[in-house]
Amino acid sequence: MNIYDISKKTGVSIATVSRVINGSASVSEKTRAKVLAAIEESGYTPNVFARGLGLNTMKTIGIMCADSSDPYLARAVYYIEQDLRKNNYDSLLLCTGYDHDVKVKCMDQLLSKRVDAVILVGSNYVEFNDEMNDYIRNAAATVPVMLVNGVLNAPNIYSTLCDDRAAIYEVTTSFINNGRKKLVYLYNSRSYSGMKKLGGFTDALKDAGIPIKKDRIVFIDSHNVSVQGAKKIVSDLAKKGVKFDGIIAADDIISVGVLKYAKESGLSIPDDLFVAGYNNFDISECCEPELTSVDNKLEVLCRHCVSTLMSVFAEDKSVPKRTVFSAEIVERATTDFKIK
Amino acid sequence: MNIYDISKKTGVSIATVSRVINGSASVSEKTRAKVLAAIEESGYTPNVFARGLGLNTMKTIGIMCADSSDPYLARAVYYIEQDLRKNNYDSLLLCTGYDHDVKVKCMDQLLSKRVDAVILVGSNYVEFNDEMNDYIRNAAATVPVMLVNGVLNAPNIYSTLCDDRAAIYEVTTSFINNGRKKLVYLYNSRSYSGMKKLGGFTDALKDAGIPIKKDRIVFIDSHNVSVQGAKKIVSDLAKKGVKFDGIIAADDIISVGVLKYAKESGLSIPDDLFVAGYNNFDISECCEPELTSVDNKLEVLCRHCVSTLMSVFAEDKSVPKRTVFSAEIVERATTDFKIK
DNA sequence: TTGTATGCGTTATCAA
DNA sequence: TTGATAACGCATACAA
Repeated sequence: MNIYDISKKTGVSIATVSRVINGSASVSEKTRAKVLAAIEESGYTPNVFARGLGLNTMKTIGIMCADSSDPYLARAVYYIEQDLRKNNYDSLLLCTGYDHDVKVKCMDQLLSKRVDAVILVGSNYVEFNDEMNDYIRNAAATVPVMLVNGVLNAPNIYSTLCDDRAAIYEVTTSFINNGRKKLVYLYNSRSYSGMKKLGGFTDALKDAGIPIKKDRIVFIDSHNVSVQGAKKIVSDLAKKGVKFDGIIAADDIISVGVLKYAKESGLSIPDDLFVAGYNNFDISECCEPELTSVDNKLEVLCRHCVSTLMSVFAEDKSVPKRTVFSAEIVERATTDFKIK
Repeated sequence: MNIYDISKKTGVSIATVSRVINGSASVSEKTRAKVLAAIEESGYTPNVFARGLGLNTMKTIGIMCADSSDPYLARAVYYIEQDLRKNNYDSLLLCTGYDHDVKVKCMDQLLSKRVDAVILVGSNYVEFNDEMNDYIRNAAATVPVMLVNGVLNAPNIYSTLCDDRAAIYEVTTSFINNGRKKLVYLYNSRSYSGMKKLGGFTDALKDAGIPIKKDRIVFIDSHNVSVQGAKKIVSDLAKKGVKFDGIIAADDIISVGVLKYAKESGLSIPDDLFVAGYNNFDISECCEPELTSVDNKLEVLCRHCVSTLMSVFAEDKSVPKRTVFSAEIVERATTDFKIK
């Protein structure tokens, strides 16, 4: 069943059928009705491949995320897909993992599929080693590239992100203002965003005149980013003699590990120890006590990313290349901020 | 840059270029090398739309899931996408939500995009009211339809699922064998799978000679499926005078709400109350005490689903229409099974 | 308002 | 082993 069949069925030319399909104004109401009826009756659907060949687009956006099973990224994908579909774009999803070579390969794959744009979700695409970002810049030579929680300054690349640095700075400062000065920072990513968060922590210490000690800033590699892994790392830290009355982590799951450690070692939270996490997902409400966390406004980021993309498609000249939203600190039972 | 350009560049016909691209054997080594070099040099990529038009496929699979931000579905999407890509298929993802009309519309959208197959992820696609499943059967007339955690017996539909009924039966029986007879079951879905789970609960009671009381089987509607929502529901139940020494829930998040209730009302777990959840995700390890839960082998389901699909594509006649895997009960601190 | 003719970039058939 | 050409199904410029 193709456009010729409909043409024959109705006695009009394929051009007219095409016009009806595409809602052209210059078709008589009578003809339109006839064609529409034939289409309805036969269940005809235009062949998207042929259409794609002619128009050189299939209205499809490539979405890359490291791991859609990560709750943060999964939610991002959800918001983005919904908004894209509202704008009549479909989503081609690639879960690339964290390996650079795979990311490059996946990008190639998306481009060879002739997607209309690529959205890179998560802070793990922009590398500190800038050469490694070449593949993103190259892609942008072909299609618009949107970054959710990442920044890259190059033509045709648009960044939407959360001010992670300010958020961690604020949390840290609240800890300090409430008398917690023996602070530990646990982080699991050295991405652009990860380093921004770390900077927020160290800046807050600096501004408060607290010396920055290397052994209080602990990197957790990916296979230890779990409740048990984090618990062990804090436990080891304590065994090494590091004292702390406040722990801030770059991800909620790490903070939950801290809570588990605290329970095991009889520490009272928040009296003996303040704890804060990052992302503000389900688990921050599931743990005990419930976790103070940073809500980085993921939904806002994602919706803005899609609407920006649509502006780019519309060739709106005033599209901002970079948008930064502020985060929100959600206080729960693992801290007790008398002074904010 | 198209096949004609490469043809001109190398002095061979487009047919030969096409042969090289598609790895045809009947090309001389010399010609092949020349063409390959030209392709490499020019960065030419075959136009997938044109190819799609000719072959009537773009090697793309449509994936529908209700909500990719649900941790369970998100993980499923992750596994499926990875495996599809290993088999050179791309994934077109649609998050349909739980509304039937939207599901139908999304299915149409996938079919009109001419995907090679559709994978329905999650137990919420197959409805008890069988008429509502017509759109799935209709889709199967065009492309293979794969169900992950759902069953529908019709041509060209393949089901992969977990034996939810047996899992809940086993959990319930363990509760009973360990002296817990005042049981409550909390569930949030009346899907095929949801009703199977419920059946497992009631069958276990029956087989143990325990009367089934309506007020001990509580349905939780979607907007109450949260830690706080579930907590309130259990609290209300207790206020109504319902006594319980064991609560089994169809989803971990509900169980966490039960734990929060227990803490608030001074119940000791597992001494006063056994609690078990379903899905065995992050949160079952994050809560306090950690939650006994059912691992329904999601990764196994997903991988099997994709490999089955590949067999269908290969026109392997012996493809099973339905595969059921057994679940595994992961015991943690919210129960104390002396007898299994 | 409608129709004719062409191009889009492949793959595949058939002939050489 | 290679080349010429039809077919895939649509959108659209141009003509009527």
